[in-house]
Amino acid sequence: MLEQLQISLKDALEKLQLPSDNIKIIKSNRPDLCDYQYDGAFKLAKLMHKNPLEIGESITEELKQGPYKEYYQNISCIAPGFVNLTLSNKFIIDQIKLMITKPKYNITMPKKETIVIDYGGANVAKPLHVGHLRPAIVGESIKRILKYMNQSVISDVHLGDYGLQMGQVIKGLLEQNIAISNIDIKLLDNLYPLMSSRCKIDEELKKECSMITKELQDGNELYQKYFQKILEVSKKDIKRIYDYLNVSFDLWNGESDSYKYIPSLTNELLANNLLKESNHAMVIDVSKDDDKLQIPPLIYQASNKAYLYGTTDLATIFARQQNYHPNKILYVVDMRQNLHFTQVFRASQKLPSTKNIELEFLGFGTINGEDKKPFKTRSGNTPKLDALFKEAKEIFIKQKEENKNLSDQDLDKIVNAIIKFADLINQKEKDYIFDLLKFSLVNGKTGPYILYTYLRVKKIIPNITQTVDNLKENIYNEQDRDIYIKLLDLDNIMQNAFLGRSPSSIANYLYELCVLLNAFYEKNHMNNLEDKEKKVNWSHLLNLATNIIETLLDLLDIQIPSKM
RNA sequence: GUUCUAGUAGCUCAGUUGGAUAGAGCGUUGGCCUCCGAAGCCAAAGGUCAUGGGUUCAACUCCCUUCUAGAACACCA
Repeated sequence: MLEQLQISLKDALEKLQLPSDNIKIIKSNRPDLCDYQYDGAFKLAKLMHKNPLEIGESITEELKQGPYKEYYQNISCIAPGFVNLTLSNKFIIDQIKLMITKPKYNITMPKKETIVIDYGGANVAKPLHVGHLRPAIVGESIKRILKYMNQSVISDVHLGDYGLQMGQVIKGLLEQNIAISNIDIKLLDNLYPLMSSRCKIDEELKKECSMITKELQDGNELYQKYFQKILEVSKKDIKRIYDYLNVSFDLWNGESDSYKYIPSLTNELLANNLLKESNHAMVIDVSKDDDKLQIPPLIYQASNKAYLYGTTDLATIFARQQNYHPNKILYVVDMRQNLHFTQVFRASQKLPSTKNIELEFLGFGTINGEDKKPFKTRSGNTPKLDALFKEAKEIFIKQKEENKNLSDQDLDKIVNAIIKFADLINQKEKDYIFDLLKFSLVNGKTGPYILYTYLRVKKIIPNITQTVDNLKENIYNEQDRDIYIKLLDLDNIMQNAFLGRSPSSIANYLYELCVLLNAFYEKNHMNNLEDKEKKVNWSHLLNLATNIIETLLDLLDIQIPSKM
């Protein structure tokens, strides 16, 4: 839609013999004056050594007489040189017709690419807690946005399954003489924190665990048996949580799956003279001359010959190249891993077979408590996800008497909406404060508010009996006009969400659209509408708006309950 | 210590390549149900955009100072 406005402006600029490349039209920040604005007159004025008001006025005049004049109801230039554009009813309704009839609301689709997206990243043998919420929610949403925008997407959970924690847990199991068949999730949940804290104070124990990890990697049969069982038990639990969140993956690979690629990766590294020894470890130098901060080398093989996470991450890129030939690989991971991925990415770019893959680090912020430190329960523990879901459900039920009658299915969808919307409304890069009470409210920028609005509006849409050809070029008041203008902005929002890998722009748009729909609901009545033309127009308008809400909620991986 | 990120209303946050009067939500105050869901809507109050300088016709936005907070900084992931 913006493109058409740009074309109209380009035409005017060309006729005035002014430079007409890179035309920027933005949504007005003075909605009382106009829908869109063009601020280029200032730069043109400087370039041409003229008065900006003069330039602005000549553009305005040209637009008013040009071939695209019917796009606009009003074009004006206001001192010191802003060009204000107000869309005509005809243009608005024409665009709306296209949104209704063309696939995917006539959104412009980018070039198709093969993209691997790596998110989730749960660690095997470590209990899932609130910290695992973001990579799952943000990653799933970005995946859905990419798919919607026509990309060929492969999602991989990339489990952390071959690191030191495996050695620690196996050591603990051996110490306590636990039979492989007796390993269950409860045991693992308790064992990992115990071993981890013991290793922090006991150097000898840590060394031992590290050796077990190394031998596991080398194929020690007993350790492999333990590993397989731990993987099985842990995966089952991780899957259960992801199922509840409706998060799914094409690949359930882990660090261990990259292991078989290490020999050929090593060969390529050696052939290109990229590996060197440093303090008995094998490292890849990734520093650059203009680094402000010294970037340490990527440790490829530790001095005890064990492979570390940099190795498996590099081997995973290598493996993905061989199996899927991706154009891009996206990593939805904790912001704090920034340096690590800088090292891995640089190493990958030195490698002939992977250097052409574009690697994107999509770091997300921490979920904090009210004290702005990583979220903990009152007793000081990191809360488990099961408990969190249960709490959200209870808080929501308490808000209204009738909520007790909601089905479990609907309640689970609402819990998902509460948690996901609260997360996704924030920019993924930033930390946010976890406050279930606030997230569960039905007013404000919350999931329940969106769901409520949707269900409320959905009920007043009459059956649509007339096609879009019967839409009149008529806009009736401020409320329906506001909604039309908001809907026309969808394309722009989707481009931002896609290019910026930014679910938050969709979440914010959803909220703004819902506010407008509630205002419409309040001031207009769909029942007993005398004016038949108005009824047709509004039916289509509300139908389009609710369809868009459905689509966008799906992109945020939020499902709609049957009632609430 | 070095590097990076952040500091906007009482609280939580938008403000994406510099544009007009810095916007929302929560909270506070006051209004609106004999018509489709009041879990809603409308309105008001609330700001030295951390600080001091600079660049520009124009700075919350770009550059530099200082202060404050958080994060990362070679064998854990």
